[in-house]
Amino acid sequence: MSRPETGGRRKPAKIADVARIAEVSVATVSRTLANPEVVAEETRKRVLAAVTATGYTPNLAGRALRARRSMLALVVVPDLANPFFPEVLRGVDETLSAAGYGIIIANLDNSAEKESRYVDLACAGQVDGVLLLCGHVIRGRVRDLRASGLPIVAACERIDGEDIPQVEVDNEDAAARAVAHLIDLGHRRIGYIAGPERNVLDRDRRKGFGRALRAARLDPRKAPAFAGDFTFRAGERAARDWLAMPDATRPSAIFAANDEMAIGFVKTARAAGARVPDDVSIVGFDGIEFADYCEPTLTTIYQPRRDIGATAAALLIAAMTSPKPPSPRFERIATRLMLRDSTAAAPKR
Amino acid sequence: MSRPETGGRRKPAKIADVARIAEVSVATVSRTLANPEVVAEETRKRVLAAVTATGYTPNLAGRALRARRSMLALVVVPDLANPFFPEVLRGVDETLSAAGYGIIIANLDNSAEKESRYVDLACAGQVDGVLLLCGHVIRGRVRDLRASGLPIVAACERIDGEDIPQVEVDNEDAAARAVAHLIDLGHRRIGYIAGPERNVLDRDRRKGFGRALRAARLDPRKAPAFAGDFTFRAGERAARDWLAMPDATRPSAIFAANDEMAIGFVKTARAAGARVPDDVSIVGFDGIEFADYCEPTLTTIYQPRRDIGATAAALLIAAMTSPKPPSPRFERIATRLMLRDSTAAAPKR
DNA sequence: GAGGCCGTTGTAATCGATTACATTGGACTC
DNA sequence: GAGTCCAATGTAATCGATTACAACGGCCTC
Repeated sequence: MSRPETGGRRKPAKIADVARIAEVSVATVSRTLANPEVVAEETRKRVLAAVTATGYTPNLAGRALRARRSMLALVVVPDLANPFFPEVLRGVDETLSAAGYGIIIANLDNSAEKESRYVDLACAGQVDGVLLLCGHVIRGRVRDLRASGLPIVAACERIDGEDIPQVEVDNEDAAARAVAHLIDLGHRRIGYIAGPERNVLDRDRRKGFGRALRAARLDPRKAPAFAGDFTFRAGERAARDWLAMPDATRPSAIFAANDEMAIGFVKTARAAGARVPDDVSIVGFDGIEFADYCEPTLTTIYQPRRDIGATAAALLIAAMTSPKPPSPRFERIATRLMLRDSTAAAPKR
Repeated sequence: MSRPETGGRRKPAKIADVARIAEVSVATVSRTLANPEVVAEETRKRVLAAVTATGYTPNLAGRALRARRSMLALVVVPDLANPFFPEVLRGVDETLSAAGYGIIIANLDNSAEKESRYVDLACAGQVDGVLLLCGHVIRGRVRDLRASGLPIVAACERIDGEDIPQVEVDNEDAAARAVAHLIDLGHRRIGYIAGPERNVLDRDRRKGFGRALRAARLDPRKAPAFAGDFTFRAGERAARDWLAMPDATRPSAIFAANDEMAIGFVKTARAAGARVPDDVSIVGFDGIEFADYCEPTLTTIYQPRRDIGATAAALLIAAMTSPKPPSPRFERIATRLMLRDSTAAAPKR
């Protein structure tokens, strides 16, 4: 083991260096690495020895330029700090990296400027495909991602009106099951803590909420809705509004469009003396890990986030690999209602 | 706006296309984009018009090859699903992307094979720098990251014996403050829930734990330690062990090496009838968001994770930008003890 | 022994951008 | 009017790999 010279950056060996040392042409070196079977045994040994001697690694920029593929995928996340995504990313990572792809993470953070930059990046041919977890096709100021012809797959948040492969759970149906559970427990006055306005997840879950109510001959229009945005804080605000309601109209059960809001609600409601689930039952959505560690543990719809990521990645690989048709294919992932301690029979009135 | 032809991938325009349309040479196009001031007003207008007309974006592989820099950084995370990291990544992302860098995320997930692949990726000149959040210099089977001469910065987990810039909090000191807080409350029998063995964070926090005990003339060797690994489950196991201890030796306070274990401990202890903080006080470490939403809210050491990420990214940018010296520079980020409801005066015996 | 085949290797074009150097032509100076 | 300078632009080398095509030589066959 020879120590690298100290100070200054060491120039990495290139294919020509290897070729010189092995006393062959660059073509032979390249072949030895890509198609070992076509070079003679003896030559192969010489080349491999030279490779180890020089510590040669093919320069990916050169390869990407020539081969017209970078083996990188762009994964667009609306907000990395949201505990929902890391587990999805894990599934994505597992699948993509098993297939030899690297991942560039695009964290939008609600910045149109970043969004535009990532569109440029994608259109610059630096990535072989784009995985959207953000509910819309990212838009650039000048460039258009769709027009680039890059393979695109969407997951987590459905994108309406685009014919791209998508992976999602049946949010409407899952929400309906959650609410039906509350109805089965005898609750008749059920409130909804909403996601951000115009968010597709909110729309679907709200629809499921309404559907379940109607199925029980309850009027969704009379059901109280609390504005929200998927954050703990929103749940806390909803709880304050809930506490301020007169007893006659205050819901005995709440369906929150995600777990964090449900947990925020519980915290503030309990702090004000309300008992959960005795005074109010609550169901969340997502099944984040913490939902099993809050007090009381949270009944929720579990989404297999890792599977979602893995499935989406598989679709993307298919799209990047197959030569032609990005035939839009939809994958549905099943959810599960996890019964825990935040729901109980409606109090007798 | 002309619609892209449907079906088949559209070939992106290249610099030669722009040059042809603008009736100039490729050099002029390149200059117009990189140094607009050196081309004549009139020419510049023609070129820019041609750029918009063709929707031209420079191919990054070509640029990276020629310019010998990819404007990408590799960020190595031990485990994306750990809620500690996303917020760090956010800080990293903000700073790096403001400087025009993209981020490739390397999620190690405890796989030596992945680790080796990422070393290869880095050594292949595909990235301009490496940010390690994983406590060790990643090792390849063949390639050596240190020998590549790439700028490297470490954060979150100190890496001993390597002269690279690092960003960290004073874990020992913070732990000592946490434990001193328990001692101030009158606790004399204090337990420690540990991190993974040989983990540098565990070592430092354990040292701080011992230091605070000794400062109060207590013997650290007599303090019960519970094995752990930073997960909820580990906290639950510790609680079961704690519950099984005889009253005479059972600690009245616990310092957990991170918040998740503290929360897991509380869950299981309470489920068995123990009251927190009346029967047992507990302090965590990290200050993850959940720590303020569990029951009771958790007293903990808050680490400004976003700052850590941003600072590390800034050091990396400095290293990638400056031509020569990767002079090892250490940055210390201050922590804060957040007093909440999981700690109270020791019960009278 | 000439021709053909095939396994092995080399030569050189190519991917798309950047940039050192060369060239052009107009303005200005003496 | 010749010479100088400079702004503007073009020509072509270059980054490092892949790969089509060509070349070479040995062996087999008829």
